[in-house]
Amino acid sequence: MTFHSDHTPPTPGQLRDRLAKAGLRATRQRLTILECLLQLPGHPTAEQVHRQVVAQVPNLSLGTVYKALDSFVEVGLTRRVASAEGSSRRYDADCSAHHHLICTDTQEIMDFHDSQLDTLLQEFFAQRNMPGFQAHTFSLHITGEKVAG
Amino acid sequence: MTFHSDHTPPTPGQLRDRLAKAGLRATRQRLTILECLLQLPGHPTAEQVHRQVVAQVPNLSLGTVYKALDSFVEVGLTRRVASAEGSSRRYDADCSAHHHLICTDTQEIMDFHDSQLDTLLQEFFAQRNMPGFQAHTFSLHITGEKVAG
DNA sequence: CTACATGCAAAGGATTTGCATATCT
DNA sequence: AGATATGCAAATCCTTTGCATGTAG
Repeated sequence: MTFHSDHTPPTPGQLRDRLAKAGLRATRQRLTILECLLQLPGHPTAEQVHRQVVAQVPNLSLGTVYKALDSFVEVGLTRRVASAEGSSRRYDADCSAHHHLICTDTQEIMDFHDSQLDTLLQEFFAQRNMPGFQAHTFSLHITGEKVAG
Repeated sequence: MTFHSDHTPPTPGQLRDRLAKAGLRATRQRLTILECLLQLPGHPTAEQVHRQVVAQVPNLSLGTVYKALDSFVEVGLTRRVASAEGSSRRYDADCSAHHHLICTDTQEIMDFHDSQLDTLLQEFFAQRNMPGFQAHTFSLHITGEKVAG
């Protein structure tokens, strides 16, 4: 069980590769945007990514961040994440199946990986007969509060 | 296990009661908005609720729908629903804990009630030690396709 | 060289806000 | 009567679009 994806910072070359494999041109802007998205905790909005990004490339525009994130989503490098609160879209660089911890106090959304839980769900739905629906992926939204510990 | 909430249409008096119990004034507008929200399938946007509502109260303004939905959410009569796609907020009159079936073909989001699944999750998290987080509600997002059957 | 990405500014859509008026309790 | 909700319009926020210019492949 882990609360976050691993944050081994990818080298510039690895970032370039990920874009190339996805069929996207590796521009300075996209490299920076992808890098920031990977290192930002939680599920940042375009605005939050932009704030991080301008530290490295000062006149990178917010419009470009929107366009880049859209292309990332289109090729499957990034996901749009469901969020009930707040009115901005949120993005997640982690495309592997995972669950979410949603803190009602801080509005934070944290990734949550738990293979035991995955197995439990797979087994449950293998037996559960759901006429009219063929399930294949599960994502659990766990609402609660962060506590000391 | 049920795919939808029951849609027994509440009487005007029941609607009034629900608002009163929630500590909200029962105005004609709110009664209509709540009624429409309950009878609309899926998870409508404020705009969709408004379209339904003006059929009954022609000059009820969209602003009022927003304000009413906000009050409903504040007192727990209604939920804001997480959605990754689209840029409008969606609302759900069903505040009982429930799960969602997301069809990748039609983009539909259907409510899904399953008390066995609820129990399974409660039991799992009662045993699972999650340092730093106090979980209380679970909502499973089940992605898949509608099939004949 | 050529297709595609960027930056900027303007447009568009969704939501919120302010305030005078109307309504519920 | 007094507190609160409504309607309308303006303001604000978030996101998309158009187009001239720059750059990767």
